[in-house]
Amino acid sequence: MEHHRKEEGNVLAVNIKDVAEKAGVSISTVSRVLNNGKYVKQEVRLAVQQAIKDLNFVPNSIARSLVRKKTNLIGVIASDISTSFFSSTLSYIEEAASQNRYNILVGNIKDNLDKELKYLHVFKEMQVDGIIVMHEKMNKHIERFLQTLTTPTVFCSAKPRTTVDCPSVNIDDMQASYDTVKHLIALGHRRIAFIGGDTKEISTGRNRYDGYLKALVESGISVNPEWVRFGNFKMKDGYEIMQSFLQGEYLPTVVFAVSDDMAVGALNCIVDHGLKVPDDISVVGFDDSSITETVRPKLTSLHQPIQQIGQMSVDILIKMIEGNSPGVKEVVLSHKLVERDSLRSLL
Amino acid sequence: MEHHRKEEGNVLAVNIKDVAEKAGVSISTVSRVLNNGKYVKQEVRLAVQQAIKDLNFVPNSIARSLVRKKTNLIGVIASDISTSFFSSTLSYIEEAASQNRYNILVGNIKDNLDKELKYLHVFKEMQVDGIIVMHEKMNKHIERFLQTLTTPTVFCSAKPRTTVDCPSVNIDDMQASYDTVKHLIALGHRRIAFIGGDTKEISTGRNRYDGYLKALVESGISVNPEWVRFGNFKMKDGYEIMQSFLQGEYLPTVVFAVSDDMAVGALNCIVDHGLKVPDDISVVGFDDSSITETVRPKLTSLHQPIQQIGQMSVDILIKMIEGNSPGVKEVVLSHKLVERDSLRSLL
DNA sequence: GACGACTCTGAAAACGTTTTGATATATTTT
DNA sequence: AAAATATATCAAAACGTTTTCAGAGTCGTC
Repeated sequence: MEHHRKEEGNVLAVNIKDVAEKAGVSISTVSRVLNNGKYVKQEVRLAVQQAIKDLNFVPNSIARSLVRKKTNLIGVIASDISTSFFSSTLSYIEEAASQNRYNILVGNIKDNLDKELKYLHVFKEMQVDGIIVMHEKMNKHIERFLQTLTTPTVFCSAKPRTTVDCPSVNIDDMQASYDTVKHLIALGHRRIAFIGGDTKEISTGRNRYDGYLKALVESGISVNPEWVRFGNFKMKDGYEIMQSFLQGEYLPTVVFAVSDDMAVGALNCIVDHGLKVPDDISVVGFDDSSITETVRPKLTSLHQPIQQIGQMSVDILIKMIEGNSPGVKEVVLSHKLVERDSLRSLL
Repeated sequence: MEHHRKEEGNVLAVNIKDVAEKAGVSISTVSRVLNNGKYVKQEVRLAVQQAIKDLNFVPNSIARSLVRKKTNLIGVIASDISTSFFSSTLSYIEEAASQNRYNILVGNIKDNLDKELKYLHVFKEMQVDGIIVMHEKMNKHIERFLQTLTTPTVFCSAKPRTTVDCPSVNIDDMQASYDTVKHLIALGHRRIAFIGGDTKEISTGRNRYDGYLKALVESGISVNPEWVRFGNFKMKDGYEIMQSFLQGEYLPTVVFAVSDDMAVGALNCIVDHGLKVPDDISVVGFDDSSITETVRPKLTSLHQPIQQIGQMSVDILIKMIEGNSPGVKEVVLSHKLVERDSLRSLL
């Protein structure tokens, strides 16, 4: 009855002390070989490595984090990871993080601000080294939280309120929207319907709408309020809004939606009503996500460089974490229109 | 020059000791109010809570995890989260976990076994309370790792090798495949092409293929090897395989693909070649993921209850973690065919 | 053969919690 | 009013690492 080793349940955890004993050295020495430190005799190093192998020892990174004050964890707030845009972005974020030996904690908030706040709290308690926010809506609580938070935070494909001081990675949404509408006009379109996003709480929604307005006004085309509706970036929204357009007195010649999902909703709605895309009505989307190629006709869409956006967000965040550098305030990446089959020229 | 508080960089971390001092009590007492323990005078409790608020104190869950030996972390291995099936499943897993106060660490391995092994190691080092694996390919290393791992693990929409003893949550893939092919036969189809998945390393691929074979054999239909191809569950695979079918001497009347993505690839290929679905060729998918509704004609597909699968995986895992119960070995959920517009009857 | 400069090692102090005794006071039961 | 119990508190140990410090050995140089 000698051995009362620390076994809890069935799990007998082997720790650095066990390795030290087995190898006949102190735990400091084991720690040194674990971290590839200098000043360990080759012979001793080998012995320790053997002991580690024999005992199947895996260091406890919780303990390590505690003393090092570094968890190598990045918390990510996403609005809805089941969506193609966010799941792609998330996958690029994960890739970049993993290459830098960081791991990812996901908070999928489904537009629920309470859940967002809850996750921000959890991230803080878990001592994550950094946070990436892919969501823009905010309330007082979240704003205050972010203001007092010292954990490095970057906004990815979203912009913080001016009262919150975090770098962000984006495209120039207003310019992108402006450019595509200008292009539509250049193709001879005048009846240009717009399916936007939330303009009050989401800068992305606001800016894309502004770009649309600016392009029309600049070209002397009057804005028909019947042809402007706002949804929540989902396919269903696009479908329903398109339905209302189809019931109007005049039909637009093209519909510009500020997300691919909404554009596809609109496209399907048109097709389901027996009309042809792009012969009867053209459709243009935004994001250039993978859905553009799964639909027929393939969707013309404004390309966001989401791989770059994801990777850049991580790079900046890590620089803030490791470099203590003030870093950039704002990164604006370039966009372009990718032409496929859902847009035709009227000329 | 009195105050040499522990500030590192700019961050001055406030800990339980600071709260204790401010409230004029010991840290044990603070800990008790933190955990809602008994034996704290109401008056003291309020004072402590006030101190917590004043100092904006957030407990360090790393330290807590260390002593409690509980991280409330679940590690998830996913093959590819940018895919609609996995991103949906992941989102249901996240939801269930979050409701039970667990947080999720994602490892997106993109079919890279080295990355999978790396993540399994990381999960172990991070002392996650449990692991969910949504991937089936394995090599010796992973197999050995899982065999010696004491962390509760469940396979979600995947089955472990018999040499690895973990519960799994699935549908009956063979029966599901059998049922749908039988249904096709009942609709008068005889020329039934099959786009399968990996049959050697993936039980899901094997079983769905077996179901196809069994249904044909049982109905006295001979298997035409020209009409059987295997892909990797991606849209592109479905497209390319369909292309080879279209170049054959005879055309099948229906194509059954074992993932929605491959089915959509096939469907698009058919449409791109100027044929009509389902008039010329019918298409049936597998998973009933959201893509079934984004495509025209809408895709008929074998429904997997992925919400249930995700939730059940988490439930079982948590039961293993908290209950120490042996728990179930295997959960088989029910499937059904969801009829949409891509399949027609020949009768 | 003394001095410094490396190399190697281990004891002990941290990191921020929870938990376990121990002790003291209040309340109830006998 | 003594005994038993319940309430309230704190000091100290524990969790598994890294890191600091001090000491011991080895080497080359003057």
